[in-house]
Formats: sequence, C-alpha cells, structure tokens
Amino acid sequence: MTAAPQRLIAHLDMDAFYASVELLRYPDLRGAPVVIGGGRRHQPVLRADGRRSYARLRDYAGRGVITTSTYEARALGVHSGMGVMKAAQLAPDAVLLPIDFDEYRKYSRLFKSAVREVAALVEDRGIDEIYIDLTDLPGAQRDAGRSAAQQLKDAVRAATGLSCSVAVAPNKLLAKIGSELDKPDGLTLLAPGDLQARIWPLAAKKVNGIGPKATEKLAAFGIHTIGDLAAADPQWLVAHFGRHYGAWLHEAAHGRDARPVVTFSEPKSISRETTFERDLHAMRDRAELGRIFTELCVQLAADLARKGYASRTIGIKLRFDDFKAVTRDLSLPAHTMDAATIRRAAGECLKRVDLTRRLRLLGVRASALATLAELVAPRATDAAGRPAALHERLASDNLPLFDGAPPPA
DNA sequence: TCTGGGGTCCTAGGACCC
DNA sequence: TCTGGGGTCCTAGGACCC
Repeated sequence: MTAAPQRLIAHLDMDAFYASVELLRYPDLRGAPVVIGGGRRHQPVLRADGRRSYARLRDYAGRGVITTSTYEARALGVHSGMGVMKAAQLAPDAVLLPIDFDEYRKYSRLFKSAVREVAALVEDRGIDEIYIDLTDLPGAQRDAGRSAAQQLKDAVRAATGLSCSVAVAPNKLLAKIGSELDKPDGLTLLAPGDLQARIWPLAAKKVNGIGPKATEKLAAFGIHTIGDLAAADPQWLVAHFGRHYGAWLHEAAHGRDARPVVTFSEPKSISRETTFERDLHAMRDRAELGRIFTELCVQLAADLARKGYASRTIGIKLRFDDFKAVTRDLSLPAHTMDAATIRRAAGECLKRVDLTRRLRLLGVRASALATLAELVAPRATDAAGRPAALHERLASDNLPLFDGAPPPA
C-alpha cells in the first residue's frame, strides 16, 4: 500500500494588483508613489503637449479610502483601508487615480484563465488571489511544486504583463502566509518542517482569520507571535476565545488546515450599498433618501436577474453618523427578483429602525438565494407539496416604486 | 476633514414543532 | 405544577476577508 501523496497547495497573489494594472496604461508613473481610491473623479487629464497630468493626494476632499497603493507609496506609510484624507497627510504629492473595476476584472479574468491552463483545480478568492491544488499535477511531487509555481508565474506574466507572488505549502493556511513572505514577485516553498523556523516568528495577525480584534485580545495576554499562540494551552484558548474559535486558533498556530480547494460555490447573498457624500437625515433629506433607497433596490434586482438568482430574505443596512451600523431583515413567503417587491420589503425593514441620528450609509441585501433552475426544478414544491411553476414561486407585482420613504419611528 | 463596497461565517436568543 | 430534549427557522450583530 502506498501512502497518499503530500498535499501541495499553492496560493497565488497578484502584486499591488489595481496599482499594477494602472501602471500598464500609465507607464510614465512607474517608480512614483501611486494610490488608487477615492471615487470616480480625479481622472488623469491629457494636456496639449501630449503629457498627462494627475491628481495628487493633497487635492482630494471626500470620504474615500485607499484601495491599493504602489510599493513606493507604501514606503511612505500609505496602506489600503486608510482614508484618503489621512493618507494625504503622509504623502501629499503621491498620485491619486480613480478606481476602474471593469479594467481590474478584465485582468483578473486574464490571469485566472492563464492559471487554469497550467492547473485545473483553482479556487477563486476575490479579484486578485486564488488557491491552486497542485497535488496531482504531473511532476509536482518531484520538486515540492517549485517548477509548477514558476510555470504559474510565467503564465500570469505572459498573459497580463503583471507579476504575482506564489507559495506552495501543505495546506491553504500556510500557502496564504507563505505568499507574503517574498513579495513582490515571490516564489516560496513551505514544508511541514518549516513551521518553527519560518512561521512561528511571525506576528499572529499574519494568520488569515486573526483580525484586529483578536490580535488586540491576544496581545493583552502577551501573545504576539504565531509561536506564542502555538505554546498556549488549547483549553485556555477555548476558555477565552470560545469553543470553535479557540480550537481553531490552536490548530492554525500548529499549521494544521484540512480545508480542500473548492472550485465552485453558490453565492449566499448579493447586496448593494452606498455611502453618502454628506450625512442625510430621514426627515430633512427624505426625498433624496427615498430616491437612493429605491435606486439600490432597482440595482439589486438587476444584479439578481443578471446572475440568475431569486431571494427569499431581504435586508437593509444602515450606518449612522457615529459609524454604528444596524441591520434588519425580513423573510418573504416566496422568492423574488422583483424590484418593487424588494423595495416594499426593505421599506418594512426600515420602519423597524430608530431614525433619529443622521445616516452615512444605506444598503440593501438579498439572501436565502435560489437559482432560477432550482425554482423550476420538478422537486420544487408549494406548501401542499405540489410542484410549483416559476411564476407561482416568484412574488411579483406592479406596485409603484416611488412610494417614498416611510415616516421615522 | 478618519473609516468603501462586496462578501462569508459564527453566535445567540426566541419561536415553533415533535 | 414542573420540567425534558432536539431540530429548524428567523432575526440581529459582529469579526473577518479582499
């Protein structure tokens, strides 16, 4: 009997993805600190002499955050998630470019299809990163996946002109940590024996799943590195972090992770939200809020239709001027993809919220999704157990969309 | 002038049913 | 009069990730 082959899981992460895509079309910016974010204004302007002029961080006013920045900008202390206004204090002369998701999605498709030419078992993890299972790739076991990883990097560069960082490890958890170790343009191999020397010295927050809150709580107990965490008593971790999370922290610190590479999964929810340019009040700005609310519902309905889903639970999200958020949701008797039905359900949710404070964000969410195929499948049945036709399963009506925002509580 | 928009997963209490 | 579990659904909030 032969032993099962060692799992070889790659994590591939594009280097400063949005910023690198922008540098492809604005090569004159190469080497400069460049930041992506802050909305859709501040487009570069082509001047009469044929050169471009770019907005600088110091010119910006608004509520945007940094989505990505070049390594030159990061060296100045600018990081993703940071408010643009705050970043402007650190790097006022850095170039600011608007976000162009269509362009990034185009390059995302390009690099992912290049990867799939090399290896078929690919898990999508958003626009700029993926996991790849190399375990059964011919030849991969011979060199622990090194040549396969190099092949992936070469394929991505050939297809896009962009660099990425790849790590190959026994599982997703370690591969994810590993791809950051040699960025940019990295190629990292991690074997089970590398845990103590290469993983344990790292900060605990390098583990995917240990965020700001857990990091702070761990630090309060004197746990700073992954090694500190590995040395902690698992019973103690469970007592302080809960049965599930505490046990997971222990496993993660020891580099154990059996999650498979998943090549497809159905979405659980689809949503639309927007942050207003200025905070709005439910009564004073009622007309504007009503318009935005309806627009979000119309967009959400279009998203559902385009992707082929119907939803049975509609929810709203509000964020107030003090940044506190609340959610409300409502389950319907039948699935819907109809804008008016969504708008009415979302309006019911809104009635359950105290609207004294001003709002900075409004969102609408569809969950409990079913594919249209599921809804028409023979096994789809009505309350009496009889097969139901699609038009009977979808709650749809022609109520007017613009019925205004409900009165504040 | 702090803090976008799109997601996933987990917890926890109450309703309701067996 | 007091006292069971288990299972599922609904709802709200929060941590976390890209």
